Amino acid sequence: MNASQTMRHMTPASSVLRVLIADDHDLLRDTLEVFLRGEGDFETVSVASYAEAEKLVKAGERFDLVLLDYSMPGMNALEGLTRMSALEGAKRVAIISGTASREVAEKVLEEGAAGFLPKTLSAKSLVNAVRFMAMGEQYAPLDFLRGDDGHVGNPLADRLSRRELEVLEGLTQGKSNKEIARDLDIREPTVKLHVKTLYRKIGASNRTQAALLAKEAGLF
Amino acid sequence: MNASQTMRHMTPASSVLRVLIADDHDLLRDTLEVFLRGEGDFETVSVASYAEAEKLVKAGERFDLVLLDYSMPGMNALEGLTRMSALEGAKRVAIISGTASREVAEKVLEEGAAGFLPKTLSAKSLVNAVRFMAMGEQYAPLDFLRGDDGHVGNPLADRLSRRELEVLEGLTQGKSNKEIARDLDIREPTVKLHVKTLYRKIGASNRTQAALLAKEAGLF
DNA sequence: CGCGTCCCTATCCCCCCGGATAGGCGGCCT
DNA sequence: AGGCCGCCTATCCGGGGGGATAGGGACGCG
Repeated sequence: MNASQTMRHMTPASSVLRVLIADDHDLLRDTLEVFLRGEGDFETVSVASYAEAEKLVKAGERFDLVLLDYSMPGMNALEGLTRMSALEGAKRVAIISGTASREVAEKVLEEGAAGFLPKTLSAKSLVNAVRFMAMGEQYAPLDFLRGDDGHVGNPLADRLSRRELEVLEGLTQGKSNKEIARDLDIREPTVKLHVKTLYRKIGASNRTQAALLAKEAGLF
Repeated sequence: MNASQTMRHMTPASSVLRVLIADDHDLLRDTLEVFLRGEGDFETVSVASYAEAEKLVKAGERFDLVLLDYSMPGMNALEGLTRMSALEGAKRVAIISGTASREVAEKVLEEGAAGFLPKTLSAKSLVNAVRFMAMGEQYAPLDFLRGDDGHVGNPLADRLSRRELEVLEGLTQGKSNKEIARDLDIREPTVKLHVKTLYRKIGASNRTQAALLAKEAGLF
């Protein structure tokens, strides 16, 4: 079991693509290794946490592509992406996630990452994307970036106006009405109005419920 | 692509185990089918949403085991489990999840489900668990059920007393202090005390932040 | 044009929340 | 025994949150 996590699968050294897979889902790691190995020109190393990944890269290992799970131990959302990107041995870094929303995907690409991979991809698409990124391109599934947040149109976001969404984002960050007002440069009473109306629209009875509902819907 | 989602993999009809896989992660479905097919005595059908799964079962298909993803379209947390369990063709139903916590796993088992599978399982363990459940046993990874919520000891939960944890759970459900007091059968001032102290312990400055921190830590 | 919709601002009022402080009770350890 | 700690209860107070209501400005549409 431990052997499978550190085994290296070699191929003729001419144009081998070295990929580091960091994900706490053993199943996903097993799968990616099996499929990439089957391609013939990939060499893979896999670990189960961000700390292990950083340790390997800092120890001098070099990879053509590093895949980081968005919600793995030590990853801390996008902080891991930023830190890993700053390292020498990790030329290109991509994020893989089973839950993240369109907003997260966009931030990932803005950070200059090699790509964003939702786990809704098929094995075949995923292998293609990995090859694409290892070659130096930037990848993200198009249907994920425009409109439907992975699921069929977000049931919550559709009902809310632009302002209400901005206010809701503040709620999901645990901010007070006053803080939200300052951030959006509007008066506090206005914020309170938006808060109240969005409660009715999404079926929340206080700000904590609103924040949790937004998070569960995959927003922000 | 569509073919792979509905293909049935046959084996000698003597003791074939029919498994329905419902998960919106194409990658996971591909993997499970590949590994189960490799076993030789499994017949699999896979779909990408709860609605499709229910449709198949209602249409008269019969399965020895139904695997439902906890966070797939139409699943609505554990509502899908309850509804699916009530159907004729689904003798045994199990939940598979990449994010759910120990609490969720326990609820799943209490509902009388065939088992709970975190996606942190290796492919090999997962195949064994599926076989185990299809044979009629109830399965859940032991280390997931006692203490460490999948990760190594919860950094937040460790610092909190039993009471504070119970109060925190109330916060993650968007309840008011008064509601929490009623549920725990203690006075409201006591709840306020616990709330205040747990803020200091986990670094929150209001109840919304506390709820979000708890959720992010994988509690409840 | 009139109409509707969205966004902004404002005022009242009451309740809840967050912070401080001060006890009382029981169990555990030395 | 005394001391410590977790748990419970209580009171005070200021600020914030949640509900209702009212009105004005900007925009698109028929």
